[in-house]
Amino acid sequence: MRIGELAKKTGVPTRMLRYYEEQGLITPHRLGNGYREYDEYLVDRVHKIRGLLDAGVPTRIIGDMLPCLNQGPEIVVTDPDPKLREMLLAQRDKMTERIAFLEQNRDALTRYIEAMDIAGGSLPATGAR
DNA sequence: CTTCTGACA
DNA sequence: TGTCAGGA
Repeated sequence: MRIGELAKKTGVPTRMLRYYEEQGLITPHRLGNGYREYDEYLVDRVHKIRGLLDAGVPTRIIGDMLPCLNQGPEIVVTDPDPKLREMLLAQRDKMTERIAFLEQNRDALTRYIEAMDIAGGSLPATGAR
């Protein structure tokens, strides 16, 4: 499939798909006319990349993890790189911190919403919002 | 009409 | 990341 279809199937803008390619996260082959041609398995890969990216994992590290992400559900590592292990460990800790931070803000929103509900039910049709 | 590369109010 | 240019 070409970039447009992949973008539609993954929800990732073509702009980003080309960017991921620059970062070496995906390597589609080219058609005779120079158009990028993506294999079906890349759909899943893009989803995984987005997941890590949204989780705050830098593209650099995602690139190092790629060989692991490529496989199916079972993650098999042939050459355990100690340095990569360190990075992933640090990355996981950052993720944990991020989760705690998000929980705080979620609770803050919850309290704010409750305060709104207590103040007044449905908003009248005035210009207030 | 779709994609490509490069660039930045 | 969006978006525009200028070509194919």
